[in-house]
Amino acid sequence: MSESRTRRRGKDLLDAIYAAALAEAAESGPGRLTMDAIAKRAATARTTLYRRWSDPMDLLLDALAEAHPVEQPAPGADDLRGDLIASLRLMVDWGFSTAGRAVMALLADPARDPAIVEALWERVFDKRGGTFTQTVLRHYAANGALDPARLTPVVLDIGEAMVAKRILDTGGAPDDDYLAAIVDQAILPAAGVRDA
Amino acid sequence: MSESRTRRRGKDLLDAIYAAALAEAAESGPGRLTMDAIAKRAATARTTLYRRWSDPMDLLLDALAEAHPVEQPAPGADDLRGDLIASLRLMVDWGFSTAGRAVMALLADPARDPAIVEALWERVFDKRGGTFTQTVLRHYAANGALDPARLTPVVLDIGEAMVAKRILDTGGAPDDDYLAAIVDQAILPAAGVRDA
DNA sequence: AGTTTTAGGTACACGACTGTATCTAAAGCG
DNA sequence: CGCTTTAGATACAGTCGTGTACCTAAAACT
Repeated sequence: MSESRTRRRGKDLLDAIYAAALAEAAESGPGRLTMDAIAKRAATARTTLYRRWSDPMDLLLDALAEAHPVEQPAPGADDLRGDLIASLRLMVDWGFSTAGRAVMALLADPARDPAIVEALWERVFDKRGGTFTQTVLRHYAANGALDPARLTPVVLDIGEAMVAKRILDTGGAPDDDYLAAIVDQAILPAAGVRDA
Repeated sequence: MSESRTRRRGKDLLDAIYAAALAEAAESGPGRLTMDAIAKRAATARTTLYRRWSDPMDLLLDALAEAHPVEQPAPGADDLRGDLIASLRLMVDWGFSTAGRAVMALLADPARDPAIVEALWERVFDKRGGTFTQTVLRHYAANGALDPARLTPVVLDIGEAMVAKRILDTGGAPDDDYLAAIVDQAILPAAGVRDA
């Protein structure tokens, strides 16, 4: 490892380790996550990892807790459709970030521990005011532009579900046309907005 | 292994191996899939596996190709809503079968090979006449009960997306109430059916 | 400066999985 | 029945990850 002159410590070191853990999880999935690979990627000794964490999953959860939180959609003046598309775009961007891909790999792991999944939701999503389109839809319902009775859990989740499935199917990020189609053809009709 | 009196051969043996591969993939995910575990579960020698397949993924793909095909929704007389719910129920049942969980684990694997995913779609889904709700919606559109113009790719995929996300979120099978909510609150409005 | 903390590095024994070689005997054929 | 095919079993060397022990020296504090 050639022991360069400086030796990282504290936050610098932690950040490097967390970044390595997220990258490994995002690339390999939780099934192939190893202390060894994280240590190599972070250019530190395995010993250093074992001093703080007992296994790769333990480490990964800490890394996710420290990761940048998901950006909040900021509903604008009077553009429900545009704000919905923008909130889905936020979701797509997050989903393709290192942390996002690590989370999705975790959620889809057949060997996942329910307790871990729950902890994850608390740390990553519950900090924010709900999910992506949910924030926007609630905003316009509060303004009277939407019927609050239509905003059931199912309706609030349509956008997220469609984007997640699309990513699962194609493996790539949906473009704006597709996001607009989701909004126009699925979310708005379900929310009771009459279209042309 | 105690070498019981009889020795399996041909189809019997293959079936046992395929079942073991699917079970392993469904439980552990593709990342943790090993020749060793498959051989142990099928109660055969690793040697036997290496005679036919070069690695666990190769074996798994053959196993999926041989797996029972997904059941077809059979749209009935005149019950669009009921048929949609039934088709989603079919999807849920399939998703919790061994083969279904193996496929989902494959699709969600961050290290997945796009070529493998494509081969999978051809083998598992393209044999059938489209996806679950799609079959039903097309049937009623052909009968004039639905406007064919509303049946865009997005609309045809709403049910599948909602069910997939629900399974991902909760890890459990949605009950009929939830499936009905998906149909009433998401699919039917998007398909242009006026509700009460 | 001296002292404490802790990262970097080496080494080791252990287990899991790999891929191949080799032998045996059961299954299925004529 | 004799012959061919092939499943079952064992063995082995090699690789990779684990978890621990141990030493060293850099970083940070007094």
